[in-house]
Amino acid sequence: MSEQTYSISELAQEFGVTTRTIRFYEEKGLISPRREGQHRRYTPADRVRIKLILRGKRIGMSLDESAEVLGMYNPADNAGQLETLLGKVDERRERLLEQKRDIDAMLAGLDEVQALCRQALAAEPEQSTGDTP
Amino acid sequence: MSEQTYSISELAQEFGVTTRTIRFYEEKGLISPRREGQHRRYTPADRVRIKLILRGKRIGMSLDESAEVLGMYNPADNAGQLETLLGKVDERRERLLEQKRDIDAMLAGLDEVQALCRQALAAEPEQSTGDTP
DNA sequence: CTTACCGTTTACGTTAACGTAAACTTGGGC
DNA sequence: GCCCAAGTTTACGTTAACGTAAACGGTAAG
Repeated sequence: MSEQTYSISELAQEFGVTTRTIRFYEEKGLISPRREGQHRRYTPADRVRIKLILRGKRIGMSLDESAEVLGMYNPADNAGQLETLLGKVDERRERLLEQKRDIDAMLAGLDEVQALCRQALAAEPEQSTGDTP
Repeated sequence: MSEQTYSISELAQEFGVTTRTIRFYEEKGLISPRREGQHRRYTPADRVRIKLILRGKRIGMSLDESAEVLGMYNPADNAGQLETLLGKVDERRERLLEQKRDIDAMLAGLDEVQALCRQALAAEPEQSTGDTP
């Protein structure tokens, strides 16, 4: 009984996207749900692929890039070229680590801003709330 | 003698973008170099802003978002609403942390792919390189 | 003076990632 | 039988972030 499936609107709701978005990903070849009559039916594996795509989006990946990452999980896609695949994995990892460094740099910047901000608030508590008559 | 400045093509080269890109950022109000005659001249501060914009790009920020972040560093922009600013800083920090979690999840996935990959390579060393005559 | 090069403005073109609208089908409820 | 909700296809529209091309200005070199 491992046959849990989802409708398009169920997944759309769960992930906070429109059905159009999900169909668009299919057009681009990122997912291939089976058809039950005319309707699409999504397996848990399809669901995971969507999750990965959206995760990619949040960190600025294009759909083409997400497609490449999805391909890494697909044994059929890379029959033979395991070396090539390992190379791609390493490249992607490098980019992800670079992004982490960028994020850390940004966070450090925000810390500074915050500190200056608090400092300013402490030095100038001149609210015009009429608290001191 | 703190008057180091840059031409547009110098910065373009340094950052690996086109001059068009830099002018575009100016159109959008993200930078405001002064003019020397008709030519643009960029201060170190301008340079930093560009650096921040490109850093934002690498982690998927839109130019509008980058503009907001740049605004956080600008004391003129937020005269008075320090509270509001602190709120924005917190929001942005949250998003950055979420992105870090996304990246870590992706990295974990890549680790798995890599492990399966090495495993497959070890189990099936059938290269047709004719190494074993 | 002409050529070369760097920079400028203006404007139209392009791509990705959907949004939006129209027209059609289908299974279930009353 | 009729209608509604959910789904489908097809197609045109939209926005962001530049690319690309044309036409022009200044100046340094030959």
